[in-house]
Parts: sequence; C-alpha cells; structure tokens
Amino acid sequence: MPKVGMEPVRRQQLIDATIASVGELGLQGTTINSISKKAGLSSGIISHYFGGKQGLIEATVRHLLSSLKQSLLAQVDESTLPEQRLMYIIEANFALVQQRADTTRTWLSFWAQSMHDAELHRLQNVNSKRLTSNLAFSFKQLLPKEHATQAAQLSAAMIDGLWLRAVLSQSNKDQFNHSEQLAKQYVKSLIQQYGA
Amino acid sequence: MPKVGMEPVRRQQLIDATIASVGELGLQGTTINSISKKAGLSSGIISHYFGGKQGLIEATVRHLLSSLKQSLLAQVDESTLPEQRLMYIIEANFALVQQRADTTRTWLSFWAQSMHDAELHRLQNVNSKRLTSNLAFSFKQLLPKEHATQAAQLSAAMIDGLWLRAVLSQSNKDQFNHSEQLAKQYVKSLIQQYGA
DNA sequence: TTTTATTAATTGAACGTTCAATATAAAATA
DNA sequence: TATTTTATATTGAACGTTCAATTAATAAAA
Repeated sequence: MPKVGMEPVRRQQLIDATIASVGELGLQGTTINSISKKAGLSSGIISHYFGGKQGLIEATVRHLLSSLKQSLLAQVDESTLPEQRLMYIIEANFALVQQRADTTRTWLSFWAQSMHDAELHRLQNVNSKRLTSNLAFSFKQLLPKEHATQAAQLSAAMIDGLWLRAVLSQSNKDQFNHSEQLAKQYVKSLIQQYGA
Repeated sequence: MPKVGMEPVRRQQLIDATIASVGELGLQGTTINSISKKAGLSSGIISHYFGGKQGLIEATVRHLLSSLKQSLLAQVDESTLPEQRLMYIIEANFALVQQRADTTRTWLSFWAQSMHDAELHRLQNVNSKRLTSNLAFSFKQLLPKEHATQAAQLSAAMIDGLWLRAVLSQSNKDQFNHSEQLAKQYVKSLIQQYGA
C-alpha cells in the first residue's frame, strides 16, 4: 500500500491551499480545481478527506480560529499582568496577518459568507465573543465593573474596525503595524480614563 | 408589452432585486436568475440594460454609495455646527441599515469581493476615504490639527468596527441603535479629551 | 411599418461529485 | 533475501447540474 499515515499531512496541505486560493481568488473564484492544483494533488482527494468542498471550507475556518486562539495562549499565563495581557490580545489579532498576507483576505471572505452559512456563522460568533470576553476579563481587573464591559465592547470594535480598514485598503506590513499601535493606544487611554 | 421610457424603471427594479438577492443568498448564491426572478423580469433583461451580471453588480454598489452620500448631504449645510455634523455623519452611516435589513449584508458582501475585483476596490476606497475626510473636516474645527487627523482615523475605525460587529452578529434594530449611540459617545469623548 | 422592449429557448463553459482504475508501500510468504 | 499478496492512497475521466450569455421570436408603441 502507499505510504501510511498521510491523512494529517494531506489535510494540512489542502487547508493551506484553501487559504492561498481564497486569498488570491476569493471565495467565489475558489474551486475544487484551484485548491487541488495549488496543493499539487488531484481534485478527488478533497471529497476523500473532507467529504466535499464545503467540508474543506469549514475545516479551514476552524484551523484559522484555532491558530488565533493558540497564538494568544502561547503568550499568556496566570502571572501575566492585566494591561500586558490586553496588549497580547491585540497582538494576536493582528499577528495572523504578519505571518501570511493571504490570511487576512481569506478571513474577510469567510466573515462575509457567514451571513449566509449557518455553520460559518456559528464559528464566527464563537470567535467574536471570545475576543470580547478575553478583553473584559482583563479590563475587570483594571476598571470599575460598570466600565469594564463597555470598554471591552468598544475595544473589540476598535480592533475589528482598524483591522478591517487595513485589510480593505490593501495595506502593507507597516500600515498594519501602525493600526496595531493605534489599537494599543486606545486601550491604554481607556485604562487612564476610567482606571481605578 | 413594451412601454416606452422603461429604462430608468427597469434599472432601479433590477438594482433593488440585486440588493435583495445578495442580502438573502450572498454574492455566491446570487445568479442572474435569482435577480430577475425577484424583479419579476426575464434574465435576458440584465444583459440588455447592464451588459451582464458584473455590470449590474457594479451599478448596485454605485447606487449604495450614492445613497450614503445623499443621506448625509440631505442633513447638512454650511451652517451646521461641527459637532452636530459629526453626529449626522454617524447617523448616515448607520441609516442605510434601518431602512432595509438586507442592505447591510449586501454591503459586507461587496466589501469582501472588493479584495478580488479592481472596480469594486476602487469604489470601496472612494467611500472609505470620504468617511475619513468628512470626519476630519469637522474635527479640524474642534481640535488642534495634529489631533484632528488621528481622531478622524480612529472614529472611522470605530464606526466601521461597531457597524461590522452589529452586522455579523445579525443584530436587530435596537442593537444597531445602541451601536450608533456608542459611536456618537466615542466621538464626543474625543472632543472632550482633545478639544481646544 | 418600423422601432423598442421583452421574453423564452438555447448554448457552451464551468462546476462539484462520484467512482472505477491505478499505483505503491507494507505485510506476508517462501 | 526475494517475491508475492494485500490494503489503501490517489487519480482523473465521466456525469449531471447550473451558470451567464446569446439568440430568435413576440408584442406593443410610434
């Protein structure tokens, strides 16, 4: 038989190829062929490992969400100070971009599609609420409780808004870093303004 | 069947049907059939008036951008005070939503697609920069110049971020109004903080 | 009658899925 | 060790569907 234990390798290859294809061609322009060609594999393999195109799309979103979660967990532990933890949260949300240029476009495509796909919408909600609650957890250690929740909401919106504008204007790495700095400044100003 | 002078009527019918279809089915799920069916017309009429599907898509985006522009111009004149003008800008950006529920989803679909379509990207950039410069114009009358530009950038991001989060979480009208209030509060707090 | 508006039928390309055939590493055998 | 068998990873052509675009036909207005 062929080399055994290829499944995890192929799955990762196909997920990477999906990110690349959606980043380059959009979700509209991404086909079974565009993905399998980028992966250097045949088109049939997608149905074999993911049941079909839709299964691969969803697996790719889960992979991106998991990457985002891990990149925060890698930086933070129980001893991390609240303000430092807030900075790490912002860094994690801008980090995926710096690693790969096509990831941001892919992310945005999935967001838009989540309006018309129940499973994608579910995954998007998990991610959105995780950002807010991660922020709220640290703000509560710095601000009076009545301000902490709203600070988390506003910070989440500011992060998403800065991120979105950077993606849409097809910013380079420097402009992305600038947006990251603005987000950090904003969180610091909230702490100064309402800090206990 | 034909009556004379139908062109403007048909164009508007088809643009409305496009907003409805993209709002309901997404850009992926929208076909010339889904549009023409909603409009109660045949599919061939799309090529007749817009050259093809892509032409209709672009005309629809232009119509949305023009609506946004007009809804601000309708409220503002030279005598409008700077702070009041800032509030009107925010209201205009949230207003399209309140008129029609499907408009917001449609807008988001077009944003995502603009990453992979040159003309859509150009239109998106026009809109994005108009928001920033509209905000900057009023901030410059209220804040020292060095703070005004940054306040405009931050406010634009906050508006887009709050708007995006409201759309993605499939918020109702009340939640949208709440986001609008948060955006207004934020702009007011910028004025208090850096105001001359 | 000529022109304009519209439709309905048709076309060919592109799509996702399926599946019989193939290739090949591992296991069994001798 | 060399050979055969077995099991599974992978392919890619074929299929049915769906799409955007085109076409020819039709009906009303001028």
